[in-house]
Amino acid sequence: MAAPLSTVVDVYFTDTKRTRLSGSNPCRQKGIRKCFIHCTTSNSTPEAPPTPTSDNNKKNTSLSDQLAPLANKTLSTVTPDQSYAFSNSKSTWVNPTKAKRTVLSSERQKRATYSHSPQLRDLKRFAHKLNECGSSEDEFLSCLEDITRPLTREHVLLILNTLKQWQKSRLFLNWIQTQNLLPMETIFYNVTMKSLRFGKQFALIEELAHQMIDTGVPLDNITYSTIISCAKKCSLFDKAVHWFERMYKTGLMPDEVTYSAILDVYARLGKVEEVISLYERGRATGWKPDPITFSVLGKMFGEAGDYDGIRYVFQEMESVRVQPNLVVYNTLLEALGKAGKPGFARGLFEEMIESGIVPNEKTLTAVIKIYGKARWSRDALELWQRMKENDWPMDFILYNTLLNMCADVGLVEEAEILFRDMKQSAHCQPDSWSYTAMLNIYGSQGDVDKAMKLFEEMCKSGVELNVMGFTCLIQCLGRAMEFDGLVRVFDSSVERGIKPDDRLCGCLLSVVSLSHGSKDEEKVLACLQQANPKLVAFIQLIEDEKTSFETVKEEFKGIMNSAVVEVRRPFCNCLIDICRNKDLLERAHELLYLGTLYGLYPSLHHKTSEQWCLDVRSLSVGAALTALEEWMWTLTKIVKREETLPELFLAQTGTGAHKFAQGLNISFASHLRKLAVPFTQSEEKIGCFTATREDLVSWVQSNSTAAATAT
DNA sequence: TTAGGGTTAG
Repeated sequence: MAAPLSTVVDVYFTDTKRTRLSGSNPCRQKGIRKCFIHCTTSNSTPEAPPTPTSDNNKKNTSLSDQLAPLANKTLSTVTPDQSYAFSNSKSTWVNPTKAKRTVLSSERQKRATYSHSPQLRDLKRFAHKLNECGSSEDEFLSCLEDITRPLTREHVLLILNTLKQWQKSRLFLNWIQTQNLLPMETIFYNVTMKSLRFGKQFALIEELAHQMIDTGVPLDNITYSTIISCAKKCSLFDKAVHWFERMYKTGLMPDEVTYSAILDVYARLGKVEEVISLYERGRATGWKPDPITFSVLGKMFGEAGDYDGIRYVFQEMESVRVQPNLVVYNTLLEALGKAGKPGFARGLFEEMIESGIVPNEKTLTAVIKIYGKARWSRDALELWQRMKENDWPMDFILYNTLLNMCADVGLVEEAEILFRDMKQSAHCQPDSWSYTAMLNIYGSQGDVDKAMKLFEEMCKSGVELNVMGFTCLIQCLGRAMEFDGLVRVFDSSVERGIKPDDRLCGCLLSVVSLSHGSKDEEKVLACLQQANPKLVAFIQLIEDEKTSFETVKEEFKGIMNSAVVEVRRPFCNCLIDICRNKDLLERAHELLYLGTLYGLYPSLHHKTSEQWCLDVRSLSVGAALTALEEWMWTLTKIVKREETLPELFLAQTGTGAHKFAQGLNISFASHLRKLAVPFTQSEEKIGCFTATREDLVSWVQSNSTAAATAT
């Protein structure tokens, strides 16, 4: 098993001074400065606040938070040139007079130049023949009998480079070895390993590496980077770390290629601290990272949703004067999207175009996706227009992303045009993703006819419907209250061997909440029973008024823990709706409390000294009304205790642009009237309800007076 | 794939 990372860090790197974020230079380069200004001044999208669950906490921890313990330990007066420092609790003191320890070679490993001479035409033909012959050992070895002799190093390399199947590369390497015609060289292994990597044969690569060690053939940077990248390709990250450690132990210094490969390994493991540490150690000893490194860092911070980290990448690129290339732009755009910064992503995209870089399919996919998720239909449509005008490249993923964007922002006609375009195209025929996107659109609209027609079309055209397609179809039928059709579709999914996932269960659960305790509810519950019996048992448990809060809490935890993160809030929303439909108000409040307790509603309340806001945009109608009642009780208590209150109170329901939030503002407004609370619809902003402190205080006081009079 | 590292879909 691989040693824990701290061992690597402590054994091989003793100079651990960290200067990141403390010494960022003012922006100098034009392009980066521009983006950086965007990033610091025009942010209209608030960062997603960290949620209290341990998983999310880890995921969303910002860079400055991660570095806080370190920053506390680092003396602020120490300049970067002083070489005493420590990184964490396992710090190692270094002699201040000793030079910084190098962690990577300043030069990339040189490749021996070799070229195949024109006289080798016959050998080339022979190599192609080897490529064509059967790949069984017997067939291949019998073909090899016709090989030119004497065999030279050049011949071996030409053949190895020509062989396309990894099985043959391996057989050929073995053959050279057993023939004992010429000394085995590192390059023979490297070329073979590359072929094996293409076939994702990590075990065989490792076998070759051990053979090299046993027979004394030196492993070089190319060998190690190939081993590491193959391990990565096979998701064997511990193996990648193991070989990286071994490299240092044997005294070989990685060059920048191996170094960035291992940075990517740690990044994919989510070991952000280690990546930063390795990166900074490299930087401290004079390494100038290249665009590939910044792409690795950008992707890592994007995955972590860490906007501070993304800014750090911009600052570092500026500081080492590296201009982003197309891949770096693509990675950073994607990262900004994941960090919930559509405005910055738009700024960066425009900056990229201005700098003269032509976007590719990946760029456009990233940006369209961001606009869709942000529900920026105008920007998305404008971009689509520009794509057509500029003849920017399209592929089927981009087509499907455009369709998903249409689903996100509710552009039905535009989606239908795109879908027709795809059917007429030569290379972008609709696949299961495209059909699912269309089903999603019709599902959100509740257009049963079109959805079912599409379903039939799919069956005829042989496009496989997956669990998500069935989920959309079930959602569509549920919204249209066509419960018998829903049961038929569910049964058909079971017959086809579709395994229901948490999203499908969430969809069935939402249909249960829509069926309002009618006879049809039983039909839907029977489907849910097959898909997730525990969830049905939980519904029965919460519907029983005798069930204690402690029991509900325990079972709630179990249900949520076994569900994927994305469905936890929808689950909770639906469960609250189900309780409210059955007048189980107290239970609805308990569930909202538990949802808040376990971090499912992280952005429900925002407080500043000027205003307090209740943001119910990610809540179902039932959950939103429950949250409103809860808020009013709390505010009443605060008023009665005469505690400090802000000037303004705000309740946000959104405008219903989100397909799941339609009608929320109407139901919310009606509930405000029912409770007779002093909130009024804001004139400037639809979906915003406001009340002043005076309104609220006098409402509480008049309620108290009324209550006192009644008693 | 022509000896090694980075970017696209619910």
